[in-house]
Amino acid sequence: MKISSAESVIMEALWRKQPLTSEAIIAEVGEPNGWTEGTVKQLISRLLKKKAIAAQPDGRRYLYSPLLARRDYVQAESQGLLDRLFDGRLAPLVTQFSEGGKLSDEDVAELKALVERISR
Amino acid sequence: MKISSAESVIMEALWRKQPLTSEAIIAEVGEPNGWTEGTVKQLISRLLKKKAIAAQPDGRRYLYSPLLARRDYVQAESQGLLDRLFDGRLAPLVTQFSEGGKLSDEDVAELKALVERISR
DNA sequence: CGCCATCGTTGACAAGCGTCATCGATCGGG
DNA sequence: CCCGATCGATGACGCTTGTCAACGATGGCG
Repeated sequence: MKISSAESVIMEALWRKQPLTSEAIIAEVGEPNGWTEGTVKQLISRLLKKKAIAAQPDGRRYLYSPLLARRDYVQAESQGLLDRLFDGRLAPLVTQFSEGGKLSDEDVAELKALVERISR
Repeated sequence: MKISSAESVIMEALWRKQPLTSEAIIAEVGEPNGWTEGTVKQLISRLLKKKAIAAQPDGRRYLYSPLLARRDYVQAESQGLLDRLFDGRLAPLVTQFSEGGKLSDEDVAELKALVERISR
């Protein structure tokens, strides 16, 4: 099931720290996004329905934890973009950023070190 | 204005070859996506409303051309993903693919050459 | 000159999303 | 033991998206 953009904000909160009560999630993401309590609760409900998170009873409330691993989510999203826009190849993506002048010297250094490490 | 996923299929066709008549677009994307004529026409209309493409009269029909450059679209999409998932940094994205075993030897070689070229 | 084929425009509808409020159950304090 | 606070569930609503069909204008062929 697909995670929507607003829902992914909740996921990110849970990936940062888990488990969390709804109250804690609201505290975490409500303010920064200008969301009311109702909005966040609805997002939590939808994530439950999508089985992207789990709720374990804790007294009268629930503690929520991600079921979907961030690694898997990120992998799928990245692969999707790569496939859609770059024919599944990574190098053209890097070229894109390079040509757009979007690479800092630090980025380049990091990449260089990374490629060195990988290629051996 | 945001281009939806179905709409982007039309854009890709126009980026490949431009300008195109609606008939040509339908021929190009209809079949492979299982879309009827009506569906493609609706997508074209929405892209026009979003000013992502332009229509120039040609007799009784129109010739459609992209107004949005693929370069810009791809740049925005990529940057968005990078910002959302990788804190705006490119190296972690590459790491992600590397760790996922998603890099072929060829990918690595390409990357290496690319980074060499950039870093000088 | 009239009919048919063909355009583009528009209407339609279900599903998903973003956003928020209300409701029914229930726990704890007085 | 009852009332209020709080929790999760649910209803609601407007907008976008995916999908398709119907309509109205118009150009060309017979």
